[in-house]
Amino acid sequence: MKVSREQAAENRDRIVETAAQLFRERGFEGIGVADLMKEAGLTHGGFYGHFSSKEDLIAEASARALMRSLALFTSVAERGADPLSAIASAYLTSRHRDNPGEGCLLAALGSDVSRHGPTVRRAVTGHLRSAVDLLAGLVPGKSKARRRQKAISTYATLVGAMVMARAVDDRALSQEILDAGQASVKA
Amino acid sequence: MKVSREQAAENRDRIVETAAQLFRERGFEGIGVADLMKEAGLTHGGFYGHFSSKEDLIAEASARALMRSLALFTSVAERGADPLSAIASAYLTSRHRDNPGEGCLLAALGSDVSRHGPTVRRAVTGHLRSAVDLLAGLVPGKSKARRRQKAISTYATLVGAMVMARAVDDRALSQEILDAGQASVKA
DNA sequence: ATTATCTATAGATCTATAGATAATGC
DNA sequence: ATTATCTATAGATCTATAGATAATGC
Repeated sequence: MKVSREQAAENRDRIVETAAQLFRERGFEGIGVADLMKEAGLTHGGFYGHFSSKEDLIAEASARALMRSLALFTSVAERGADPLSAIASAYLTSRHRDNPGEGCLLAALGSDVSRHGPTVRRAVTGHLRSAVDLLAGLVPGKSKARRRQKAISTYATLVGAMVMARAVDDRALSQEILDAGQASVKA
Repeated sequence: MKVSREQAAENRDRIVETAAQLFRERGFEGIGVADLMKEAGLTHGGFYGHFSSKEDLIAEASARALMRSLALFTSVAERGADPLSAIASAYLTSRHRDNPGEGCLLAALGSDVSRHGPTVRRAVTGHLRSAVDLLAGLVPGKSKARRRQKAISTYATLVGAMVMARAVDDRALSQEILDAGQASVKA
């Protein structure tokens, strides 16, 4: 039942990808190691050959999801004439709202992160620093401090609006929240 | 071991209060029924005389936490000359950040709410409607639609900034996030 | 007599480990 | 020979229930 070294690396990678999606969909506590391995096409026991603990995987899967988000931010920003508007338009969509498994980790698991281990939190901290640096370079503003401040508050608005749009049980209100977030960033 | 009807009502109330705090501190999945009852000074089995399920308590505890927040918003808004600034100042503090158990449910459990039952989500929806109505009445703005939009995006900024400030592993960055959120609301 | 609470436990689930198995890589 | 994966299971924990207990409220 052994596989090639290359295949093993692929398997490991698939576990991380599967976890990155399922954690965002169901929460860190919403899926167990056994189910996760089954979704990745492997058996329960094999997990601990790749990771030392579930927390270890949580950290790695989170880091990967965050890296993807940053890459997407960069590519979206490069596209349009007004980068911040472009990011807000891409972020605050019903598609993103309805597919948390492929979306922003902060919106999907933000409040859970603060209750988890130092490795996840370090990954989030690193991501936020990079994202703020990126956005601060795109925002118009008098001083560097002002641009950083605008970058941070913009990101906060996006995350907060997505959390609220997902929490709400009413499609019209949910859409109103997405629209209000976009309008505020573009104002 | 029976207690008076009045005492039983008090016990039930204490379970809800304890849950409202512990859920916000540790997450809905972070504390079990047994530990929760112990914290409330009762035994595990007694729980199901008061509630039909843990989900039932989650809904009731969430509704209570949200009601408290709305009351606080109202009282803070009445205090100052600039109500929105007053709310931002009261919300985005290190004290709030470091005490999620007594703070905003959306910041503490926002991303978990979307993964839970219809009763919790209905409570959040009702709260958001009330909070937006309240804030929209306090915001300056040309049209009613503009004031609503500003109310929603302001609340989103507060929630997002608190989630980010708590997720981050660095005190300076965390403080910078709180400050940026405040500056943005007050601008 | 009713009922709020207690003790005890069923049944499910979860993380992690031990040891067997079989294919790779030297 | 090494090692990636598998089967099986230990040990802990979690929700919910059953039945006993003892104090209230008629």
